[in-house]
Amino acid sequence: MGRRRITLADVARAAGVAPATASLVLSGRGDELRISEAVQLRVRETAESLGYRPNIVSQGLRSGSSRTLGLVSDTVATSQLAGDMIKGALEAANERGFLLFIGETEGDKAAERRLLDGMLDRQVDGIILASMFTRTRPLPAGLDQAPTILLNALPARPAPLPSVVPDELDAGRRAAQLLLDAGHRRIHLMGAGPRPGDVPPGTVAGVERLAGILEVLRGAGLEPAGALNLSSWEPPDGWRAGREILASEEPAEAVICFNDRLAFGAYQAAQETGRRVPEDLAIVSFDDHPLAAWLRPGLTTFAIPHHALGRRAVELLAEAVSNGEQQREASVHRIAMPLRERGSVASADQVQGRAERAAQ
Amino acid sequence: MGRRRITLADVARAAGVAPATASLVLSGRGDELRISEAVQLRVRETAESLGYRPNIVSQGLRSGSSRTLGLVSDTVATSQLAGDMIKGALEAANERGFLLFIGETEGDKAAERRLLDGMLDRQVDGIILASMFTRTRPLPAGLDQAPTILLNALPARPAPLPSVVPDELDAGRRAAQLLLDAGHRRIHLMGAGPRPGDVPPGTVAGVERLAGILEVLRGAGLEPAGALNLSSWEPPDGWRAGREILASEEPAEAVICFNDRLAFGAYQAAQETGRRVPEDLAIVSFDDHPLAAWLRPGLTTFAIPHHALGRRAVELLAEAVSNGEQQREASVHRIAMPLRERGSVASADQVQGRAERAAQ
DNA sequence: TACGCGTGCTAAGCCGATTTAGCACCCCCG
DNA sequence: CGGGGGTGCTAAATCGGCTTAGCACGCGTA
Repeated sequence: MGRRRITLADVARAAGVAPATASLVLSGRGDELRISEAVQLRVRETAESLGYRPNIVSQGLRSGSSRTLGLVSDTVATSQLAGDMIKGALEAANERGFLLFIGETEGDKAAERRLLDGMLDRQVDGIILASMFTRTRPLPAGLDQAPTILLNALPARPAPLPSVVPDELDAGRRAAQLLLDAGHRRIHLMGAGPRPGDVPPGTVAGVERLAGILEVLRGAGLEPAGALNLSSWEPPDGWRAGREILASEEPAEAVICFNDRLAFGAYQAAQETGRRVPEDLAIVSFDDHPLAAWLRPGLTTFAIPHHALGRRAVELLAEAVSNGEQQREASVHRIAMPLRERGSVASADQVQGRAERAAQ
Repeated sequence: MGRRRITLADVARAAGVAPATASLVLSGRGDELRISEAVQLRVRETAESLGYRPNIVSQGLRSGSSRTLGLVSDTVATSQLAGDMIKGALEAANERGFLLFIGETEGDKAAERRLLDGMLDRQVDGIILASMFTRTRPLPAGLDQAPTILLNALPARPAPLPSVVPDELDAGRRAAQLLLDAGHRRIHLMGAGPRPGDVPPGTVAGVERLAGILEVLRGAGLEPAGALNLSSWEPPDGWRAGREILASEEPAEAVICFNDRLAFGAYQAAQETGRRVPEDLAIVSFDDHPLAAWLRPGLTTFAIPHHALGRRAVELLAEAVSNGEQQREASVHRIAMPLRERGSVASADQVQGRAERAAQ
């Protein structure tokens, strides 16, 4: 619409120089190629007054770079949980002068193919394959056309691609340590365990959370006081499991729930059996689901760092692009999961006090 | 990375023809320009076997079109409420072979300028200016470079741009009609009114909802039984207003809340004063906020059609782009707000029954 | 006078596709 | 044998910017 864009040729003509000269001046190579100060000034002023902006498409045709990245997600952009991931990615891209194509596959292979082709046809400088939930995923073909990074996902089979994922192993360690520090020795697991690899199929997070937990418990000379490897991690599952571990002869006093929805069910079970959180039952969990802040008391949980994940993926990818890296490596970048301390774990003092009261 | 892309020249060379020939064949103009069937077949097979895909950037340089749209939102992409808007836009874009640049401004003018320039520099075919909440917004400069459409927003001052917004006027009408149909004659308004324009400043939706409501009430020979023009539409405001209208000599029996958060407060007020919804107090509202489905009984409300809004904006923009429209008009496209009938309004039968019981 | 050299700028090719004018060839007819 | 006309394809320009080889000019020196 409206007026034609001002091109470099327009600027050159108006300034009375050759297009090549204008290009050199405006790309900062004026001194290097001995363009006089007077001409440089004239070109710059002309460009300014005409409102010249270089056509990136054209630059890209020649240089092979488009200052553009493509983000292909399964369903990330639309879901609240991971919307922050997109936001982090957008921010980081913007800071580096990249623009982001975004596409959603809804898990459909053909849609993924179409999006990927569309992005590659538009000469994106890099591709981000994002997932809503941390998972392993197969890699589509054609990724040799542009640097690629996996966001919240790991390659299903070894591939020379970097990945950015939450540091679930570390979160598992810290969850266990948190309960140990609060004075608990008998720690139940809800969702996975008791042995490494005892997790529902297909979950990446579960494996690592469990590994971290077991590492710390064993380091303290402990085993889980109990563990339920549940195939589904929804509130009703948590409720059932909660009833179970609270009804036994030695009712649970501390539990690590493998996600917040399980914890939500555990809260209900505690409430129904007259237990108070955290006095009678300490709960720590993972995800920082929106509901975690709404529970009474607030749920202490390790958050999935969506924003940081998105940001980091773009940072790494942009760097690879800028360095013109041809060779990628299968590195895994783990992003710390921040602890949201709310009220579902009491401090050691409180636990101590309770033990004393119980002893009276 | 990896292998260089196959170009048209590669195909031409492999097929033993000139690039021009290959181009004609592959763009379907082979017959028109009398390329023999044999050559056409050869070119097509060669392209196929080499996996040739045209470089859209290059096509764009020549044709001026990039098959790309830019969506600039204030904070839409990241927020759950309006994530569906993005999703609808992505879907519609994909169906039409467009890819979407997405950017968020966080309400910052400079960021908006940067994003817009970045998109225009990349030769987007069209621009979508999206807003999280329906509002009027000033227009940045430079929109004459590409067809533009406003999504969930209206231009602050008259401009030759189409807009896509929810049909709040119609929803207002239907909300009033819904209560009339249920047998109510004394209808309270919570949030705006009683006279046209009695709304908190800066709200677009309020004006139209109110106009629609008043139109229907007056058509039935009625005025609102009461109306509170509230400057804030949060749950506490709804709670206070609810206490007020339920405490009067003739307590309210039906209320139209100007949004779901107000309605949420009204529920609380009803509960505390021993009123049942919908038997003692019928409530209808707007937005279909996630909490609307969680209330007991479920809140009957008119949903903001985010998905349809996003889809429609892209449809209109893509059409304008395809038709090469130079001239835009200041049309406003109103998208119907679907009624989510839950349980907060009783049918006329039930209301009738209640009246009879009361008369006994 | 002729040559070398530094200075300041430009011509021209390139990226990958599209498009148009027109070339080369053959056939047919007078 | 020459000209008209159709057929089948291609050369070359174009989009907008980048890049490199090299031109023109003036000055100093032998």
